[in-house]
Amino acid sequence: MSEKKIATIKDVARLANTSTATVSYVLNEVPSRYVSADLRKRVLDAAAELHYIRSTMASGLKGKKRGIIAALVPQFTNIFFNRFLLGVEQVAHRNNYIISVCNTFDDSVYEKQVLYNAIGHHVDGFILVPTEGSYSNYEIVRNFQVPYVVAERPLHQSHNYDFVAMDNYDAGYTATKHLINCGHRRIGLMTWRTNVTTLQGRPEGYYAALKEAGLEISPNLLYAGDFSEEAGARLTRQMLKDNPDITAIVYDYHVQALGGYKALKECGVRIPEDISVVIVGDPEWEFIADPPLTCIQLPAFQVGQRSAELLFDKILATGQDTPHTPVSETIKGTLLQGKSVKTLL
Amino acid sequence: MSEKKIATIKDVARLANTSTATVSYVLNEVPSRYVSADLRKRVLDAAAELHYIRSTMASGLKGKKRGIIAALVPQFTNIFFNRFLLGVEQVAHRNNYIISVCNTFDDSVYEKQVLYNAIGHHVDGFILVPTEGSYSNYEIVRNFQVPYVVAERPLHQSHNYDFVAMDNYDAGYTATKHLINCGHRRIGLMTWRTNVTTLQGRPEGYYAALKEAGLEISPNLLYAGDFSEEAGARLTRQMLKDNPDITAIVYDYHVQALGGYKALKECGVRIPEDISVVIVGDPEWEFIADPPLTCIQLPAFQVGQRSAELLFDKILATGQDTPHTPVSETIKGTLLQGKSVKTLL
DNA sequence: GTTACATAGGCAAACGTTTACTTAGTTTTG
DNA sequence: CAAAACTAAGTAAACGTTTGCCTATGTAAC
Repeated sequence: MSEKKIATIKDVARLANTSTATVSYVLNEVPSRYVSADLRKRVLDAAAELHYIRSTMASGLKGKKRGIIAALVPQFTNIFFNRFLLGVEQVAHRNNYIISVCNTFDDSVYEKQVLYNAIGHHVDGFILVPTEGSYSNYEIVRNFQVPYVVAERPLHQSHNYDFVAMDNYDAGYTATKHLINCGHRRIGLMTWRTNVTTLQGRPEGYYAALKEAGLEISPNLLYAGDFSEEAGARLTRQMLKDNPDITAIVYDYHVQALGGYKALKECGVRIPEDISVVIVGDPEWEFIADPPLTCIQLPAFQVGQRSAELLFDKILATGQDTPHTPVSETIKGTLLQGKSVKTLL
Repeated sequence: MSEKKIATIKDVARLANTSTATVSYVLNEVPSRYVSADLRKRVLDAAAELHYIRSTMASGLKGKKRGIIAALVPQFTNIFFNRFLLGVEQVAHRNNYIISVCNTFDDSVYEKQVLYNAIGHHVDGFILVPTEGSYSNYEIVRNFQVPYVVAERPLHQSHNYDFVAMDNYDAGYTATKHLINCGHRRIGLMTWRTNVTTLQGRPEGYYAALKEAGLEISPNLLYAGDFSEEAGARLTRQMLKDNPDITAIVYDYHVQALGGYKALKECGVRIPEDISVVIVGDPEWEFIADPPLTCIQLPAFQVGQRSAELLFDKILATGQDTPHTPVSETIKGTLLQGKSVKTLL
């Protein structure tokens, strides 16, 4: 009930009967500052008694680190970015940082607001998953020399930044290759029509696997549409109609696969007897589906972790001694076998 | 490349050839301050030219609002809290606030760290989803009079706080009632053995529905276990063995339902012909399951929204004019019909 | 018995804003 | 026409920390 105010360093100094300087030195454990055991104890006791908590914003004003990084992701209900953020959070926490999670909704106007807001908060660094138009938004981040790492989607206007992403090419390749290894020859692909360039790695991997196996690469087998269940269902029906001879489908996105799976069942197509299915992604329901889906597990958590690690390397690099050449890393996914692929003789 | 520093109000004042006071007044659009059109323009131009961004931490030092709230949730990979956070974010953004999302991992030690950290950042308010032992952790929040709203799980040591949660009792009741309406008489329940008191509303709702229908309430029909797929599977087998006569099962948690669904299929039980199933929760895969699950859609987004609205009511209530009696709200879920329930004659 | 260093701790100036005061000139009012 | 009221803008004191600089001992070295 008492109108208690949060204790300041002055209150602690007063109670410990010393100066704020000493309190600051004691609490920051500055080794070069001599403080007698007695006084140190008085300070510590006073701080404990008053429940003193350093004001990060006051100390931030003096050029100290703020202990906060911002992560901008396009959709935080997407399980992929969820796991990604979990990876970021783990590393942040290990460094005693908190993380401000911002959803950009894949909208660069919204993103810009969020970015300015965060800059105003003097965050120590950014983990950025770009959206279209991000490059110009990032100008302030570059100008103010706030450390940042770009994740998952590259900026095509520049190559001068650290980048971590999952290996989309490998994911597309592995999914397709698995079907080929199981004897499939006519394999359809359903993908998302997007401008996000890394994601184009998925169809590229598909092509590469086909080519390597000497299979015909037909544009008829490629279906691209919206990032929606509806598109997945509609295009699946279309694909079946256009290509009565296909034996397998690769779904590049779980959302489309969801619609596709339903459409296949509705058409009376049996999985995997009539059509085998592999999806890129591990949406959590891959094994509840009937039959359980063979899928490519994506390294979302690891991408988050690695991005954060790189960011902290930069944040904690005190001087700008080493000019730091930008790194670009990709992390591969893993094939998880379900029961949606039939082995052909 | 230039070692550009972020512009301060002084830089703007210098460029506009005026004082920092005027800049501050102009930029804050203080109506009581007279500024000539000419000077105002000079200030605005200077600010734009220098890409001035107000330092939230410096202005925060002067007792201004920080524009940041913290949301502490136990698990942010849980789809429920995801949607919940989306609701919080929506309201926060509408108020021009950013949100710091912190995962407590249902660990009160971790939670305490996060809480102290956030207090040090002088966040303007908290959305708190408690974990066990939270009450004492919240002491600093109470002491420092930082506004907060508790969501989803109540604190049983006090009643003096704002609280928003989904209606677990209603969810349990509605799920069970639906089965009863479809003619089921022997209905099993699988739930999570937890100390989170609100969650006990789910089994209570189940009991209430049975009682209302004059059905036998047998402890044999109640199976409680871990929050895991494995427990869901194991206990489902046990339930079937113990009660050969049951015709339906209510799963209180989607994670257990996942294991349960698999176990049912492995045992050769047909859904819904042999056993009908309703789950509490809408985990995103409810309709990919085979057959699609009848479920209770949880109002996660709305709970997040409402919590944030209450929080902003408190944050924005300038004076402490009205002493504010604590509110406690619950929001009901909705029945979503799948094909996992058979209507008995 | 100076000089030098190690130990111990206080003073006060930043950091970037906000805002209560102050100063002045220009209208309006009685 | 003097007093009041409005318009316009600058000064400087906070806010809570950090840290360079200073002072004052005690003790070891020359």
